[in-house]
Amino acid sequence: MVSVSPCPHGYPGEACIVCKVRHISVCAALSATELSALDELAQHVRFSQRETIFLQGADADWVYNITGGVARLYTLLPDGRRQIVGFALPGDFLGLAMGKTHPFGADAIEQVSACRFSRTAFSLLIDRKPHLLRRLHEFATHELSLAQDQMTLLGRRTAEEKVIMFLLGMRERWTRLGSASVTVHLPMSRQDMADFLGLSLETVSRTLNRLAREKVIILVPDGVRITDLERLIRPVAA
Amino acid sequence: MVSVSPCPHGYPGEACIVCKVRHISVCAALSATELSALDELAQHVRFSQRETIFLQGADADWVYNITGGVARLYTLLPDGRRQIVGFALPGDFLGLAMGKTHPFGADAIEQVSACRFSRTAFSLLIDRKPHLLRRLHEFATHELSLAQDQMTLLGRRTAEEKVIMFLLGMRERWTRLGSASVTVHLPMSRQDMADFLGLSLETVSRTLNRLAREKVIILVPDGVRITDLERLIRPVAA
DNA sequence: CGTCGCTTTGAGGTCCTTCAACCATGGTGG
DNA sequence: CCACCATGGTTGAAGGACCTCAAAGCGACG
Repeated sequence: MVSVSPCPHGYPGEACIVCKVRHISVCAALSATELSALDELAQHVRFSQRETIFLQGADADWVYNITGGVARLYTLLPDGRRQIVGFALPGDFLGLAMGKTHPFGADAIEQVSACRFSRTAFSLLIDRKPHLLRRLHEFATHELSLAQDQMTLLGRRTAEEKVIMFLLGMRERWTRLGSASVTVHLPMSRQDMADFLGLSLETVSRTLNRLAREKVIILVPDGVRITDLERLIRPVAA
Repeated sequence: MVSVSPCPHGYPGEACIVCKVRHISVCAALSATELSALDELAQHVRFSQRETIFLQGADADWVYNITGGVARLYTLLPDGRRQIVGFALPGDFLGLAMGKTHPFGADAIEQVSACRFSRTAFSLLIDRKPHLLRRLHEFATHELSLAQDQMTLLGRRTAEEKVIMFLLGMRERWTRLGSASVTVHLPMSRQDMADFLGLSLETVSRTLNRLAREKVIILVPDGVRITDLERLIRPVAA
């Protein structure tokens, strides 16, 4: 069950100030005084593993700032086919479109912490803070650019290229979050990767194991270690 | 060669007012007085068939408002594989990200008319007009939503579903532009459709001809006539 | 220690691609 | 005027990359 607390850190009115993802999230657009105003609107919530954050098509009562954990964002076809349109990491914002309903569903892969705001209240805040809107727009165009890259991957890359680019993409995202390491944290299942890459889970598994057999990576629980970055990059090199 | 004229309609300072796509483009956010200010910044340009509008990775000196014709937006892989990330129709805006370089290339399929603005000047205008930024943001999130739909199509749809959804999608876009008709205008080549749908041109051709043989559509020059909308929708129905 | 969820691995099949030839159209110049 | 060629579209045959179906392996957990 989702747990809600208005003041997660125990410092009333200062939660945003001490937030670990503040400078990489949309909130970075705000000054210290604006932040404490934002605190008034914020609710800190947690979702346990596999819990639904919101369903595709549901009313978008809240918008979310992910502060911890990884969520999957996906669309479902009526016959059950699924496309994961993205993985949300700490710092990511859910609800960029500020629309009445969610165009995709989201659920927690690991335990997820998030800061949530009433959509209507946040929308009003945006109208008063153009620099926040500009920041939101930057996030949206960044997402659009990623989506277009993913379209190229889905439409024109081979299975091996897809898997490799996924590994490199996740590596880069974790690196930018400061948790640089040779081990790439991958909390999602093979099925999740497959639904992100437009493959079957068996093809993902086979490809990862082939790369491991060729000593380019090592499979570890919840991730991979990249042992030969050169050879990993080669098949997808610019 | 691209032809430039500051005043395409012959009414100095009023080009925007009489613009046919004004109320559907980003400009709809502006008042009449703001529009005449925009005229100062605007240059009307034309691109002939097959002409490049800008290259992937090139400096984004200009942003564009498409006023007529159809352009293809695409990314290229080093080995020549191409993914068309979208078709730009009248009313569409190119340069939403306002970034220093274009993340994708664009060229004219038919003769294209466009209104262009210096990126830096337009960026400054945005800073002074929050409602224009909001409009830009709406365009960006709409594009993002389309891109995510396209990811689902590319990753999880069959060839037949891809082609049908393409036809229905183009039909809807033309309808929204007011040129409703049973004939869907498709100025792009089979290769363009294939690179948009993640298929080979032969598969696109075969699928279209099978639909024609089954009397669901009729192939006409530069488009199709939909003769049995019910049966066309059935395979992709929600 | 048995069960459950996820992953791995194998065998066989299929949807789509590739390669290739042919066809339609339209512009060009002898 | 029409052979000629260029461009884009259609159609066929064969092959392959990936999928589906199936079974077995492997922790984790009660």
